[in-house]
Amino acid sequence: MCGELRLSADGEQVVVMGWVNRRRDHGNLIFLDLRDRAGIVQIVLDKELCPEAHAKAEAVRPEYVVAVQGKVRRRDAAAINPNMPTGEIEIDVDELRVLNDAKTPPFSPAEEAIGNEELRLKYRYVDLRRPAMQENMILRHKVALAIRQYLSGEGFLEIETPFMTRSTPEGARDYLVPSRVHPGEFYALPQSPQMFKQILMIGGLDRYFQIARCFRDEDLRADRQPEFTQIDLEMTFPQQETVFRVVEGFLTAAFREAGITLSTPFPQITYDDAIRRFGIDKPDMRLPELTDVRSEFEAAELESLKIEPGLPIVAIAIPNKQAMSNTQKKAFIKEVETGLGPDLAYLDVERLASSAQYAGLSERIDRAVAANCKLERIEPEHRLVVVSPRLGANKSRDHAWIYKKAGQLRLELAKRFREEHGAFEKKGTAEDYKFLWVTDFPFFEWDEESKKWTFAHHPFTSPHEDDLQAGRMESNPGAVRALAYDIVLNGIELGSGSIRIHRQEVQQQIFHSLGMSEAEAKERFGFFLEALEYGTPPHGGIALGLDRIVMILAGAQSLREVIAFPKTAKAVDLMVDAPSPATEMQLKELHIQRRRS
RNA sequence: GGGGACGUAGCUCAGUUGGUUAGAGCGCUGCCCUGUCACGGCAGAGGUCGCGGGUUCGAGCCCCGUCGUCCCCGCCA
Repeated sequence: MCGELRLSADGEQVVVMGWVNRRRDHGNLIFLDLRDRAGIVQIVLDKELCPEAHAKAEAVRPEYVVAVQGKVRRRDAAAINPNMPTGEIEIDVDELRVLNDAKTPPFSPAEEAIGNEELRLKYRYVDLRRPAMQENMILRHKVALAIRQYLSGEGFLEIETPFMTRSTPEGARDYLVPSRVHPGEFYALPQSPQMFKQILMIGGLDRYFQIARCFRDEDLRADRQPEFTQIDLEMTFPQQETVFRVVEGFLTAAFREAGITLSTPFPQITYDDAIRRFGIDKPDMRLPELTDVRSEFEAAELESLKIEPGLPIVAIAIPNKQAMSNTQKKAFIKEVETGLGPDLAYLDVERLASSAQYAGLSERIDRAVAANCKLERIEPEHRLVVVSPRLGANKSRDHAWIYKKAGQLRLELAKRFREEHGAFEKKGTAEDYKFLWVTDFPFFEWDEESKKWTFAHHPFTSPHEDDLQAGRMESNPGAVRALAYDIVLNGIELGSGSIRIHRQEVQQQIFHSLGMSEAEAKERFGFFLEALEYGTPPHGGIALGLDRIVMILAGAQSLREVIAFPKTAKAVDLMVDAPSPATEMQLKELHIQRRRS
């Protein structure tokens, strides 16, 4: 390969093939940079030494595909290019063959900075020639391979599950596939292989995994594509910790491929603690946590500062944040308060510190935050944002609400002051990757729209045995914890899993407590409830987003950088121009009539 | 479904208060050049200012609509 040649090949006769990256024409001497997946090598065409090849090279343009026969030669000391891996050698050409010419591409793969993503997606084959894209594809391959090898080594079997399956009403919107044979009926593409992998456990296949494509017809984001790839796995007889060790194992193997040595086990936090300490269920551990400084306030201080005494007062530390001018600060406070809404206020610690009345309070706040966030030095007068509930705030505002608001603000501030706090800067070590297990998610979620309790995870997740025993399903659904867990990396949810329900009567009870009748449950999940009756082992598993893992490892800002053929924010493939209308013929066969709209 | 940013040469972008012939860099084409590696020099071609409508004596610029790309909220069990 072009990019692999080194000084060790000096004197060897070689044939290399690739794309012309750049051409430098000096008249009687032409240099071609030849590019393939492995890199770039310089070809020399001297009119005196090889007039035929030189003549052909005069017509060669960037992105032509050429084959070159010649001799690898050590460059003169003055001609060595230290910026290239192949910079110590070049190839003296005996014969040059143009295998194919090329139109001038809309953008050059040789350029580092490429702006227009629309063009990149339309001409993806040109974009994929760029070394940056090729590195991402290679990284993705290595990561997937390492995970396969690890899981296989741990006794997991890779088993495929159907793409054409049954629609279930819960969860994300399904992509539907019309059936020709059954008029008016549809398959659905899987949102995940959830029920199939559980059936595999019931089928005695012990340990299953799959690098599985999943489909969700929901609106896109930078980290969400309508089709994406999950590392899906399930095992029998697991504790939560068993699943954690497997995931930590394959992630360690995957990160090793990117030159990162992770240390395991990853830290754990319960959902409740995550909300209290970070105001979010997927905390970014690169940033300091929230500090409830309510206990530092005396009653008189609360009163004179017009603070609601029954609620938390939350301080957000921003290390290394620089002081702002008065004008800047004024605008800043106004902006923050607008975001906080009418029930919360910005408490200016800097002002408190400069008044005799509150100097003591501000010192106590500083100390509390420094201790809580384990910050060595804190000069908090201009480095803290404190959110306090206004006296007479809406009665429905609870602790969790304030933590969540503060959590949002914590992330906004982190983005805004990213240069100053430096927590997002990559060092190229394991320090850049802060993994976290979040456990004990609530089992139910209150749905404001339908005024009903609904699944927080999915309906096959097992509740905590204690909560079941205590009868909380009926008495206090909001307090029931699930044996569900998420794995979080740098504030991004990488994956989610649970220990499943394996007893039919528990499954029935769950459906019942969700207000689902027996008939309804049977209609929706009948085959699955039946399977549970035929000797179901305890089982559990997890699924992780492969695209997201590779995105983070590649340092990319969007999944599109690590997917060969991604879709736009409107779910369009610009290269093949999909989706596209079906012909009348196709529709007729599928028993579909277009609605006039 | 909602909010925001962007759309001018093949590409990246500039274009003042609405004013006469819309510019730059890169790329492209031709010529010159034997040590370049983002080669260099000279010359040249290249525009439905996303699209439609409106205001105006006059619109790249103002207004309305629309399409596309990106980001965010909703949504994503």
